[in-house]
Amino acid sequence: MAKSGNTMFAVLGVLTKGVYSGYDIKKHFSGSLHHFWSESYGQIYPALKELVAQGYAVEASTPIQTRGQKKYQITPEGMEHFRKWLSAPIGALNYRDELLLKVFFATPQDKEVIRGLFEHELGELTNAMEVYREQQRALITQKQPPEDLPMWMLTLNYGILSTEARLQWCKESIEWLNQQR
Amino acid sequence: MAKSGNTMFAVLGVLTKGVYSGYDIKKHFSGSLHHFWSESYGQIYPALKELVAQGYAVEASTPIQTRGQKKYQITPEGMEHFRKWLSAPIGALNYRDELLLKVFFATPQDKEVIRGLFEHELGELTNAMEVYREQQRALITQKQPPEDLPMWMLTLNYGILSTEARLQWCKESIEWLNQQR
DNA sequence: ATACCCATGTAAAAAGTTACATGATTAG
DNA sequence: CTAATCATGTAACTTTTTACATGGGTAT
Repeated sequence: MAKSGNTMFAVLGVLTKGVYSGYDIKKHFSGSLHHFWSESYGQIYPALKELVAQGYAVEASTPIQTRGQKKYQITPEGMEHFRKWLSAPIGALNYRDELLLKVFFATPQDKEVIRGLFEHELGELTNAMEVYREQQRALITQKQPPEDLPMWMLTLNYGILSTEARLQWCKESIEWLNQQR
Repeated sequence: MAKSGNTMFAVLGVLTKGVYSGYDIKKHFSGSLHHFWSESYGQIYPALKELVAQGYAVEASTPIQTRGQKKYQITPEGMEHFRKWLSAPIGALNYRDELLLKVFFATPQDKEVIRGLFEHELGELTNAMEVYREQQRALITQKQPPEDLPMWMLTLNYGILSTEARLQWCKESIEWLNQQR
């Protein structure tokens, strides 16, 4: 039952930024974190329970609880635990890419099908780029920039660079497929 | 997100390329496929069993079985099943990137730690690039290029483009962190 | 003979998603 | 009043990894 992977740290990480409920935390994973990390309620609530059990977080008694909300606050022990994780080397990236898998297994006779997949991906990536650009605008035009902004910018830069690379790959691949006909 | 059930198709995909044993298939996932897909024995052997049960593969009786090897061969039904999957739209990519997660949660006081992570990543990516370059050389200098080569080249191109993008991001980020001191 | 790969397979644990149950509060 | 949304939580399920058990073949 004790979660030992990154989920606990991902949740704890959100708590380093403020006092939040499970529901709030989920919104983080559906928002700015969405492009490189996500967790479901089925992970978040047990993780919070476990964090409290291990003394890394406590239920915060805010004066006015809206609805049945339970807010959680990180403890000094939790902060230490988190910063230890932060400086630890990262594990191997377990990357699974369905599009790559299909392209790899495709034969020349599947060209049209693959071209269709590329076209679709092109659309998705274009949408993603718009989201990134908007997030970038939102970050830059902030009156009171928070001290963490530079780090957010770094992750945003990655989103943009990696998406551009994949976009370029799709275009080049479509180009190549068109020349084959 | 989109539950894959992709394991069966990944294994079936390998069988579209030839007659292989579970052990052989594992080697595929540790080799050329490694950069975008992998499966463990704990997935492969049950998947083969299931593929046979559903009539998508059969145990091939090769004249000489080396050791206790069992070779599997795709059936026409399996081929059809596979090609149907190939043309189906891909599910949402469930991407989890521990480095991004750490960068996102880092504060300005963690800069040195983050720089260390970037430096390490830089090394990993440089190694990865060498592997890609070597694979590229191996593919190009083939006397008898197989008909699937163009598709392999496409996946290889992606490896190179995406790794270059991440490499660039690491360098830019380190650069930026150095300027902050 | 003894080590060391080759090779198959499974059990158990861990990680993660999905679907549902429950109830409070707010907007129209 | 009613529908939508906010919010917590869990049970069941699927997916995936890890560790182990087993035994044949090969080279020294």
